[in-house]
Amino acid sequence: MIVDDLKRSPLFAGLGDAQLLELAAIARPVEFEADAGIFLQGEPAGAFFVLVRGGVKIFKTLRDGRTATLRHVRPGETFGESVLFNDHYPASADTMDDSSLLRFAVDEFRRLLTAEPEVGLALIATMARLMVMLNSRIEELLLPVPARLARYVLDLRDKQCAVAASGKACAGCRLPTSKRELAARLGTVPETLSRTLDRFKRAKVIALRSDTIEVLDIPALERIAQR
Amino acid sequence: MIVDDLKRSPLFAGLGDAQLLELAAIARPVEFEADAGIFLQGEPAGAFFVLVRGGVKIFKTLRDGRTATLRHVRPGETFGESVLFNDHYPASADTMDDSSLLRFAVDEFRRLLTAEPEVGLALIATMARLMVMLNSRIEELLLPVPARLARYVLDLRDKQCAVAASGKACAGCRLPTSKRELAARLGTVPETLSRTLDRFKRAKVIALRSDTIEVLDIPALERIAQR
DNA sequence: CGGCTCCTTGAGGTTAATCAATCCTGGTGG
DNA sequence: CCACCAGGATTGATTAACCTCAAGGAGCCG
Repeated sequence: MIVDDLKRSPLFAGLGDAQLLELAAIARPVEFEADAGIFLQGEPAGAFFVLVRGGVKIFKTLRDGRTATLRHVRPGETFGESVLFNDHYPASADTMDDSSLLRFAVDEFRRLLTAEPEVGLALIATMARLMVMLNSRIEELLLPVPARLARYVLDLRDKQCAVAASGKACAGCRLPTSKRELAARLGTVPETLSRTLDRFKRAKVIALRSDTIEVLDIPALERIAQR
Repeated sequence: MIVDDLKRSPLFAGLGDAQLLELAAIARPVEFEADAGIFLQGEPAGAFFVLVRGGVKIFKTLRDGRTATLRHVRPGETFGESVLFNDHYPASADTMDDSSLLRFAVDEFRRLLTAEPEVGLALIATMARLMVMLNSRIEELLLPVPARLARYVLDLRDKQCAVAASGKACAGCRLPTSKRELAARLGTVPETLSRTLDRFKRAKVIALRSDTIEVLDIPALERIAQR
Protein backbone atom coordinates (compact mmCIF):
# COMPACT_ATOMS: atom_id res chain seq x y z
CA MET A 1 0.00 0.00 0.00
CA ILE A 2 1.42 3.33 -1.06
CA VAL A 3 0.01 5.19 1.92
CA ASP A 4 1.83 2.84 4.29
CA ASP A 5 5.07 3.42 2.44
CA LEU A 6 4.56 7.16 2.75
CA LYS A 7 3.90 6.90 6.47
CA ARG A 8 7.21 5.19 6.94
CA SER A 9 8.98 8.24 5.58
CA PRO A 10 9.73 10.93 8.19
CA LEU A 11 8.78 13.60 5.68
CA PHE A 12 5.22 12.38 5.43
CA ALA A 13 4.72 10.66 8.74
CA GLY A 14 2.42 12.84 10.76
CA LEU A 15 0.25 13.89 7.84
CA GLY A 16 -3.43 13.16 8.04
CA ASP A 17 -4.98 10.27 6.14
CA ALA A 18 -6.77 12.54 3.70
CA GLN A 19 -3.52 14.27 2.83
CA LEU A 20 -1.66 10.99 2.51
CA LEU A 21 -4.27 9.78 0.06
CA GLU A 22 -3.83 12.86 -2.09
CA LEU A 23 -0.10 12.38 -2.05
CA ALA A 24 -0.46 8.70 -2.86
CA ALA A 25 -2.54 9.68 -5.87
CA ILE A 26 0.43 11.42 -7.47
CA ALA A 27 3.09 8.99 -6.25
CA ARG A 28 4.24 6.55 -8.93
CA PRO A 29 5.76 3.30 -7.69
CA VAL A 30 8.93 2.48 -9.61
CA GLU A 31 11.20 -0.55 -9.45
CA PHE A 32 14.91 -0.58 -10.24
CA GLU A 33 17.45 -3.34 -10.42
CA ALA A 34 20.75 -3.05 -8.62
CA ASP A 35 23.27 -0.61 -10.12
CA ALA A 36 20.73 1.18 -12.27
CA GLY A 37 20.77 4.93 -12.88
CA ILE A 38 17.84 6.89 -11.49
CA PHE A 39 18.87 10.36 -12.57
CA LEU A 40 22.00 12.05 -13.77
CA GLN A 41 23.80 15.11 -12.56
CA GLY A 42 22.91 18.07 -14.79
CA GLU A 43 19.76 16.45 -16.13
CA PRO A 44 16.64 18.66 -16.13
CA ALA A 45 14.86 18.09 -12.85
CA GLY A 46 11.65 16.12 -13.23
CA ALA A 47 10.91 14.43 -9.95
CA PHE A 48 12.00 13.62 -6.46
CA PHE A 49 11.81 10.23 -4.78
CA VAL A 50 11.10 8.29 -1.64
CA LEU A 51 13.12 5.12 -1.23
CA VAL A 52 10.82 2.34 -0.07
CA ARG A 53 13.10 -0.68 -0.26
CA GLY A 54 16.69 -1.25 -1.29
CA GLY A 55 19.57 1.21 -1.37
CA VAL A 56 20.54 4.27 -3.37
CA LYS A 57 23.69 6.30 -3.52
CA ILE A 58 23.91 9.97 -4.43
CA PHE A 59 27.16 10.95 -6.08
CA LYS A 60 28.87 13.58 -8.14
CA THR A 61 30.94 12.78 -11.18
CA LEU A 62 34.14 14.75 -11.21
CA ARG A 63 35.67 16.14 -14.36
CA ASP A 64 38.12 13.27 -14.59
CA GLY A 65 35.32 10.71 -14.45
CA ARG A 66 35.90 9.69 -10.86
CA THR A 67 32.87 9.71 -8.63
CA ALA A 68 32.42 11.18 -5.17
CA THR A 69 29.66 9.65 -3.06
CA LEU A 70 27.71 12.30 -1.22
CA ARG A 71 25.27 10.15 0.64
CA HIS A 72 23.69 6.75 1.00
CA VAL A 73 19.93 6.83 1.06
CA ARG A 74 18.21 4.38 3.37
CA PRO A 75 14.63 3.15 3.07
CA GLY A 76 12.15 5.80 4.20
CA GLU A 77 14.37 8.69 3.22
CA THR A 78 13.73 11.08 0.37
CA PHE A 79 16.22 12.17 -2.23
CA GLY A 80 16.24 14.64 -5.05
CA GLU A 81 14.23 17.12 -2.98
CA SER A 82 16.44 19.84 -4.33
CA VAL A 83 14.47 19.72 -7.57
CA LEU A 84 11.89 21.74 -5.68
CA PHE A 85 14.23 24.70 -5.92
CA ASN A 86 16.60 23.78 -8.76
CA ASP A 87 16.07 23.29 -12.47
CA HIS A 88 18.67 20.55 -12.72
CA TYR A 89 19.81 17.69 -10.56
CA PRO A 90 22.95 18.77 -8.73
CA ALA A 91 24.15 15.15 -8.42
CA SER A 92 23.44 11.69 -9.79
CA ALA A 93 21.61 8.78 -8.17
CA ASP A 94 22.18 5.06 -8.70
CA THR A 95 20.64 2.08 -7.00
CA MET A 96 22.98 -0.15 -5.03
CA ASP A 97 20.52 -3.04 -4.59
CA ASP A 98 17.21 -3.93 -6.18
CA SER A 99 15.01 -1.07 -5.04
CA SER A 100 11.43 0.16 -4.88
CA LEU A 101 10.84 3.88 -5.12
CA LEU A 102 7.99 6.32 -5.11
CA ARG A 103 8.36 8.98 -7.76
CA PHE A 104 6.83 12.44 -7.36
CA ALA A 105 6.76 14.53 -10.51
CA VAL A 106 7.62 18.09 -9.58
CA ASP A 107 4.84 19.73 -11.54
CA GLU A 108 2.18 17.41 -10.16
CA PHE A 109 3.50 17.96 -6.67
CA ARG A 110 3.36 21.71 -7.22
CA ARG A 111 -0.16 21.49 -8.56
CA LEU A 112 -1.28 19.47 -5.57
CA LEU A 113 0.15 22.00 -3.18
CA THR A 114 -1.55 24.98 -4.79
CA ALA A 115 -4.82 23.12 -5.13
CA GLU A 116 -4.73 21.84 -1.57
CA PRO A 117 -3.12 24.38 0.73
CA GLU A 118 -3.84 22.07 3.64
CA VAL A 119 -1.35 19.55 2.32
CA GLY A 120 1.22 22.31 2.02
CA LEU A 121 0.58 23.50 5.54
CA ALA A 122 0.89 20.00 6.93
CA LEU A 123 4.05 19.45 4.96
CA ILE A 124 5.54 22.69 6.23
CA ALA A 125 4.72 21.64 9.75
CA THR A 126 6.47 18.28 9.44
CA MET A 127 9.42 19.92 7.77
CA ALA A 128 9.67 22.36 10.62
CA ARG A 129 9.63 19.46 13.07
CA LEU A 130 12.25 17.64 11.04
CA MET A 131 14.43 20.70 11.03
CA VAL A 132 14.26 20.96 14.78
CA MET A 133 15.24 17.31 14.98
CA LEU A 134 18.10 17.79 12.58
CA ASN A 135 19.21 20.78 14.61
CA SER A 136 19.41 18.81 17.79
CA ARG A 137 21.15 15.99 15.97
CA ILE A 138 23.89 18.39 14.98
CA GLU A 139 24.13 19.62 18.51
CA GLU A 140 24.45 16.07 19.77
CA LEU A 141 27.26 15.14 17.43
CA LEU A 142 29.45 17.74 19.10
CA LEU A 143 28.97 15.98 22.43
CA PRO A 144 30.98 12.97 23.57
CA VAL A 145 29.52 9.51 23.04
CA PRO A 146 28.25 8.99 26.61
CA ALA A 147 26.22 12.19 26.40
CA ARG A 148 24.73 11.09 23.08
CA LEU A 149 23.82 7.72 24.50
CA ALA A 150 22.34 9.27 27.63
CA ARG A 151 20.16 11.52 25.50
CA TYR A 152 19.06 8.62 23.41
CA VAL A 153 18.10 6.57 26.45
CA LEU A 154 16.24 9.44 28.09
CA ASP A 155 14.42 10.06 24.85
CA LEU A 156 13.54 6.41 24.47
CA ARG A 157 12.24 6.31 28.00
CA ASP A 158 10.15 9.44 27.46
CA LYS A 159 8.58 7.99 24.36
CA GLN A 160 7.87 4.54 25.77
CA CYS A 161 6.59 5.91 29.06
CA ALA A 162 4.26 8.24 27.26
CA VAL A 163 2.68 5.19 25.68
CA ALA A 164 2.47 3.30 28.95
CA ALA A 165 0.25 4.54 31.74
CA SER A 166 1.70 7.89 32.75
CA GLY A 167 2.79 8.31 36.34
CA LYS A 168 3.62 4.66 36.60
CA ALA A 169 7.31 3.96 36.98
CA CYS A 170 8.34 2.84 33.52
CA ALA A 171 10.37 -0.24 34.22
CA GLY A 172 12.09 -1.34 31.06
CA CYS A 173 12.39 -0.04 27.54
CA ARG A 174 13.15 -2.18 24.55
CA LEU A 175 15.91 -1.12 22.24
CA PRO A 176 14.13 -0.81 18.91
CA THR A 177 17.19 -1.69 16.82
CA SER A 178 20.24 -3.89 16.89
CA LYS A 179 23.19 -2.43 18.75
CA ARG A 180 25.03 -2.17 15.50
CA GLU A 181 22.30 0.09 14.15
CA LEU A 182 22.13 2.03 17.37
CA ALA A 183 25.84 2.68 17.24
CA ALA A 184 25.50 4.00 13.70
CA ARG A 185 22.62 6.21 14.74
CA LEU A 186 24.73 7.67 17.53
CA GLY A 187 27.57 8.25 15.13
CA THR A 188 29.89 5.71 16.72
CA VAL A 189 30.90 2.05 16.42
CA PRO A 190 29.53 -1.04 18.19
CA GLU A 191 32.64 -1.47 20.34
CA THR A 192 32.36 2.00 21.83
CA LEU A 193 28.64 1.61 22.40
CA SER A 194 29.23 -1.66 24.20
CA ARG A 195 31.86 -0.14 26.47
CA THR A 196 29.75 2.91 27.21
CA LEU A 197 26.72 0.80 28.09
CA ASP A 198 28.98 -1.21 30.35
CA ARG A 199 30.21 1.92 32.10
CA PHE A 200 26.61 3.00 32.66
CA LYS A 201 25.81 -0.40 34.09
CA ARG A 202 28.77 -0.42 36.46
CA ALA A 203 27.84 3.11 37.60
CA LYS A 204 24.34 1.77 38.35
CA VAL A 205 22.81 4.33 36.04
CA ILE A 206 21.02 1.75 33.96
CA ALA A 207 20.34 -1.97 34.02
CA LEU A 208 20.53 -3.93 30.81
CA ARG A 209 19.47 -7.45 29.98
CA SER A 210 19.84 -8.37 26.33
CA ASP A 211 17.82 -5.62 24.60
CA THR A 212 15.79 -4.46 27.56
CA ILE A 213 17.12 -1.36 29.21
CA GLU A 214 16.03 0.03 32.55
CA VAL A 215 16.77 3.54 33.74
CA LEU A 216 17.89 3.51 37.37
CA ASP A 217 19.23 7.01 37.93
CA ILE A 218 17.60 9.72 35.85
CA PRO A 219 19.45 12.69 37.39
CA ALA A 220 22.76 11.01 36.67
CA LEU A 221 21.77 10.35 33.08
CA GLU A 222 20.69 13.95 32.69
CA ARG A 223 24.02 15.10 34.06
CA ILE A 224 25.88 12.94 31.59
CA ALA A 225 23.65 14.17 28.77
CA GLN A 226 24.92 17.70 29.41
CA ARG A 227 28.43 16.84 28.41
CA MET B 1 11.44 49.85 -0.46
CA ILE B 2 10.36 46.74 1.40
CA VAL B 3 9.09 44.95 -1.71
CA ASP B 4 12.54 45.23 -3.31
CA ASP B 5 14.15 43.75 -0.24
CA LEU B 6 11.68 40.87 -0.37
CA LYS B 7 12.39 40.21 -4.03
CA ARG B 8 16.05 39.83 -3.24
CA SER B 9 15.23 36.95 -0.91
CA PRO B 10 15.08 33.50 -2.52
CA LEU B 11 12.10 32.72 -0.32
CA PHE B 12 9.97 35.35 -1.96
CA ALA B 13 11.58 35.87 -5.34
CA GLY B 14 9.19 34.60 -7.96
CA LEU B 15 6.09 35.66 -6.10
CA GLY B 16 3.67 37.98 -7.83
CA ASP B 17 3.51 41.69 -7.04
CA ALA B 18 0.19 41.34 -5.30
CA GLN B 19 1.59 38.73 -2.93
CA LEU B 20 4.72 40.75 -2.35
CA LEU B 21 2.61 43.72 -1.36
CA GLU B 22 0.68 41.60 1.10
CA LEU B 23 3.91 40.34 2.54
CA ALA B 24 5.32 43.84 2.75
CA ALA B 25 2.26 44.86 4.68
CA ILE B 26 3.12 42.51 7.52
CA ALA B 27 6.91 42.92 7.38
CA ARG B 28 8.43 45.13 10.06
CA PRO B 29 11.89 46.59 9.34
CA VAL B 30 14.26 46.21 12.30
CA GLU B 31 17.84 47.36 12.82
CA PHE B 32 20.45 45.69 15.01
CA GLU B 33 24.00 46.58 15.94
CA ALA B 34 26.83 44.07 15.62
CA ASP B 35 26.91 41.28 18.20
CA ALA B 36 23.36 41.81 19.32
CA GLY B 37 21.01 39.00 20.26
CA ILE B 38 17.97 38.61 18.01
CA PHE B 39 16.40 35.66 19.75
CA LEU B 40 17.46 33.04 22.23
CA GLN B 41 17.24 29.29 22.15
CA GLY B 42 14.17 28.19 24.12
CA GLU B 43 12.51 31.59 23.98
CA PRO B 44 8.82 31.57 23.04
CA ALA B 45 8.62 31.92 19.28
CA GLY B 46 7.24 35.21 18.10
CA ALA B 47 8.59 35.87 14.65
CA PHE B 48 10.91 34.84 11.88
CA PHE B 49 13.19 37.08 9.87
CA VAL B 50 14.67 37.99 6.52
CA LEU B 51 18.19 39.37 6.63
CA VAL B 52 18.40 42.41 4.37
CA ARG B 53 21.86 43.70 5.19
CA GLY B 54 24.64 42.56 7.52
CA GLY B 55 25.31 39.10 8.93
CA VAL B 56 23.68 36.76 11.41
CA LYS B 57 24.75 33.49 12.92
CA ILE B 58 22.48 30.73 14.16
CA PHE B 59 23.96 28.76 17.01
CA LYS B 60 23.24 26.46 19.89
CA THR B 61 24.54 27.13 23.36
CA LEU B 62 25.73 24.06 25.17
CA ARG B 63 25.36 23.86 28.91
CA ASP B 64 29.06 24.52 29.45
CA GLY B 65 28.93 27.77 27.49
CA ARG B 66 30.50 26.46 24.30
CA THR B 67 28.55 27.35 21.21
CA ALA B 68 27.94 25.33 18.07
CA THR B 69 27.33 27.39 14.98
CA LEU B 70 24.66 25.80 12.82
CA ARG B 71 24.63 28.28 10.02
CA HIS B 72 25.67 31.70 8.84
CA VAL B 73 22.84 33.71 7.39
CA ARG B 74 23.71 35.94 4.46
CA PRO B 75 21.67 38.87 3.18
CA GLY B 76 18.53 37.70 1.39
CA GLU B 77 18.19 34.53 3.42
CA THR B 78 15.53 33.81 5.99
CA PHE B 79 16.01 32.38 9.44
CA GLY B 80 13.78 31.21 12.24
CA GLU B 81 11.20 29.79 9.81
CA SER B 82 10.74 26.76 12.00
CA VAL B 83 8.91 28.89 14.57
CA LEU B 84 5.96 28.84 12.22
CA PHE B 85 5.11 25.47 13.67
CA ASN B 86 7.00 25.40 16.90
CA ASP B 87 6.38 27.12 20.17
CA HIS B 88 9.99 27.91 20.92
CA TYR B 89 13.13 28.84 19.04
CA PRO B 90 15.28 25.74 18.66
CA ALA B 91 18.48 27.80 18.48
CA SER B 92 19.77 31.30 19.12
CA ALA B 93 20.54 34.06 16.63
CA ASP B 94 23.09 36.87 16.99
CA THR B 95 24.11 39.56 14.56
CA MET B 96 27.75 39.49 13.47
CA ASP B 97 27.69 42.95 11.86
CA ASP B 98 25.31 45.88 11.92
CA SER B 99 22.24 44.42 10.26
CA SER B 100 18.87 45.29 8.81
CA LEU B 101 16.12 42.72 9.13
CA LEU B 102 12.53 42.26 8.19
CA ARG B 103 10.48 40.79 10.98
CA PHE B 104 7.42 38.65 10.31
CA ALA B 105 5.12 37.98 13.24
CA VAL B 106 4.13 34.33 13.25
CA ASP B 107 0.39 34.74 13.60
CA GLU B 108 0.14 37.34 10.84
CA PHE B 109 2.23 35.21 8.53
CA ARG B 110 0.13 32.15 9.21
CA ARG B 111 -2.95 33.99 8.25
CA LEU B 112 -1.37 35.09 5.00
CA LEU B 113 -0.23 31.55 4.27
CA THR B 114 -3.69 30.04 4.20
CA ALA B 115 -4.91 32.90 2.04
CA GLU B 116 -2.02 32.61 -0.47
CA PRO B 117 -0.89 29.03 -1.18
CA GLU B 118 1.83 30.31 -3.52
CA VAL B 119 3.66 31.68 -0.53
CA GLY B 120 3.53 28.25 1.06
CA LEU B 121 5.10 26.68 -1.99
CA ALA B 122 8.02 29.05 -1.85
CA LEU B 123 8.39 28.32 1.83
CA ILE B 124 8.48 24.57 1.21
CA ALA B 125 11.20 25.04 -1.36
CA THR B 126 13.40 27.01 1.03
CA MET B 127 12.82 24.60 3.81
CA ALA B 128 13.74 21.74 1.48
CA ARG B 129 16.96 23.56 0.73
CA LEU B 130 17.67 24.07 4.41
CA MET B 131 17.05 20.42 5.10
CA VAL B 132 19.46 19.37 2.40
CA MET B 133 22.00 21.69 4.00
CA LEU B 134 21.42 20.41 7.50
CA ASN B 135 21.64 16.83 6.29
CA SER B 136 25.00 17.37 4.71
CA ARG B 137 26.12 19.18 7.83
CA ILE B 138 25.31 16.13 9.92
CA GLU B 139 27.13 13.92 7.49
CA GLU B 140 30.12 16.19 7.63
CA LEU B 141 30.37 16.08 11.37
CA LEU B 142 31.07 12.35 11.16
CA LEU B 143 34.09 13.11 9.01
CA PRO B 144 37.49 14.11 10.39
CA VAL B 145 38.34 17.79 10.56
CA PRO B 146 40.53 17.86 7.40
CA ALA B 147 37.65 16.46 5.34
CA ARG B 148 35.29 19.05 6.74
CA LEU B 149 37.71 21.84 5.98
CA ALA B 150 38.33 20.49 2.47
CA ARG B 151 34.60 20.46 1.80
CA TYR B 152 34.25 23.96 3.09
CA VAL B 153 37.06 25.24 0.89
CA LEU B 154 35.75 23.48 -2.21
CA ASP B 155 32.32 24.87 -1.52
CA LEU B 156 33.66 28.35 -1.01
CA ARG B 157 35.57 28.14 -4.25
CA ASP B 158 32.51 26.92 -6.16
CA LYS B 159 30.43 29.76 -4.87
CA GLN B 160 32.98 32.51 -5.45
CA CYS B 161 33.89 31.19 -8.88
CA ALA B 162 30.25 31.12 -9.89
CA VAL B 163 30.10 34.81 -9.17
CA ALA B 164 33.29 35.63 -11.08
CA ALA B 165 33.38 35.19 -14.84
CA SER B 166 32.96 31.46 -15.34
CA GLY B 167 35.70 29.60 -17.12
CA LYS B 168 38.27 31.97 -15.75
CA ALA B 169 40.65 30.32 -13.30
CA CYS B 170 39.43 31.49 -9.93
CA ALA B 171 42.59 32.55 -8.21
CA GLY B 172 41.85 33.41 -4.60
CA CYS B 173 38.83 33.24 -2.35
CA ARG B 174 38.32 35.39 0.69
CA LEU B 175 37.39 33.73 3.93
CA PRO B 176 34.11 35.39 4.77
CA THR B 177 34.59 35.09 8.52
CA SER B 178 37.27 35.16 11.18
CA LYS B 179 39.08 31.90 11.73
CA ARG B 180 37.53 31.63 15.13
CA GLU B 181 34.09 31.69 13.52
CA LEU B 182 35.16 29.30 10.82
CA ALA B 183 36.40 26.84 13.42
CA ALA B 184 33.02 26.99 15.15
CA ARG B 185 31.25 26.47 11.85
CA LEU B 186 33.35 23.38 11.24
CA GLY B 187 32.66 22.10 14.71
CA THR B 188 36.21 22.38 15.95
CA VAL B 189 38.50 24.82 17.79
CA PRO B 190 40.79 27.52 16.36
CA GLU B 191 43.93 25.59 17.26
CA THR B 192 42.94 22.56 15.22
CA LEU B 193 41.85 24.70 12.30
CA SER B 194 45.17 26.51 12.33
CA ARG B 195 47.12 23.27 12.32
CA THR B 196 44.98 21.74 9.59
CA LEU B 197 45.37 24.79 7.37
CA ASP B 198 49.09 24.57 7.96
CA ARG B 199 49.14 20.91 6.91
CA PHE B 200 47.27 21.81 3.71
CA LYS B 201 49.77 24.56 3.01
CA ARG B 202 52.78 22.32 3.54
CA ALA B 203 51.19 19.69 1.29
CA LYS B 204 50.85 22.40 -1.38
CA VAL B 205 47.11 21.81 -1.54
CA ILE B 206 46.26 25.41 -0.83
CA ALA B 207 48.06 28.72 -0.47
CA LEU B 208 47.00 31.08 2.28
CA ARG B 209 47.88 34.70 2.92
CA SER B 210 46.03 36.28 5.80
CA ASP B 211 42.39 35.63 4.84
CA THR B 212 42.86 34.95 1.14
CA ILE B 213 42.89 31.31 0.27
CA GLU B 214 43.95 29.84 -3.05
CA VAL B 215 43.17 26.30 -4.13
CA LEU B 216 46.24 24.70 -5.73
CA ASP B 217 45.31 21.05 -5.98
CA ILE B 218 41.62 20.34 -6.43
CA PRO B 219 41.89 16.55 -6.82
CA ALA B 220 43.84 16.33 -3.60
CA LEU B 221 41.24 18.40 -1.77
CA GLU B 222 38.48 16.21 -3.15
CA ARG B 223 40.32 13.14 -1.99
CA ILE B 224 40.66 14.56 1.51
CA ALA B 225 36.99 15.54 1.49
CA GLN B 226 36.06 11.85 1.16
CA ARG B 227 37.29 10.88 4.58
C1' DC C 1 54.84 52.26 23.68
C1' DG C 2 51.25 49.51 26.12
C1' DG C 3 47.15 47.14 25.76
C1' DC C 4 44.13 44.80 22.93
C1' DT C 5 42.41 40.72 20.16
C1' DC C 6 43.26 37.23 17.09
C1' DC C 7 45.99 33.71 15.50
C1' DT C 8 49.63 30.36 15.87
C1' DT C 9 52.65 26.92 18.10
C1' DG C 10 53.85 23.48 21.53
C1' DA C 11 53.18 19.78 25.00
C1' DG C 12 50.15 16.63 27.23
C1' DG C 13 46.03 14.14 28.03
C1' DT C 14 41.60 12.17 26.80
C1' DT C 15 38.38 10.23 23.76
C1' DA C 16 37.13 7.10 20.69
C1' DA C 17 38.34 4.48 16.32
C1' DT C 18 40.81 0.36 14.83
C1' DC C 19 42.36 -4.31 14.88
C1' DA C 20 42.04 -8.74 16.69
C1' DA C 21 40.42 -12.26 19.62
C1' DT C 22 36.76 -14.28 22.35
C1' DC C 23 32.20 -14.96 23.83
C1' DC C 24 27.32 -15.59 23.50
C1' DT C 25 23.00 -17.12 21.39
C1' DG C 26 19.88 -18.92 18.48
C1' DG C 27 19.41 -22.05 14.70
C1' DT C 28 20.63 -26.45 12.26
C1' DG C 29 21.51 -31.05 11.39
C1' DG C 30 23.09 -35.33 13.09
C1' DC D 1 19.98 -34.10 23.14
C1' DC D 2 24.06 -32.41 21.67
C1' DA D 3 27.79 -30.79 18.65
C1' DC D 4 28.44 -27.24 15.68
C1' DC D 5 28.19 -23.22 13.30
C1' DA D 6 27.29 -17.99 11.98
C1' DG D 7 26.30 -13.48 13.45
C1' DG D 8 26.22 -10.28 16.56
C1' DA D 9 28.13 -8.60 20.82
C1' DT D 10 31.86 -8.03 23.92
C1' DT D 11 36.61 -7.37 25.56
C1' DG D 12 41.46 -6.08 25.25
C1' DA D 13 45.44 -3.62 23.30
C1' DT D 14 46.97 -0.23 20.34
C1' DT D 15 46.82 3.95 17.74
C1' DA D 16 45.29 8.19 15.98
C1' DA D 17 42.55 12.37 16.29
C1' DC D 18 41.71 16.32 18.48
C1' DC D 19 40.66 18.99 22.63
C1' DT D 20 42.84 21.49 26.44
C1' DC D 21 45.97 24.33 28.57
C1' DA D 22 49.68 27.41 28.24
C1' DA D 23 52.83 30.35 26.04
C1' DG D 24 54.35 33.11 22.39
C1' DG D 25 53.85 36.16 18.11
C1' DA D 26 51.49 39.64 14.87
C1' DG D 27 48.66 43.25 13.75
C1' DC D 28 45.97 47.35 15.45
C1' DC D 29 44.50 51.32 17.77
C1' DG D 30 44.73 54.38 21.75
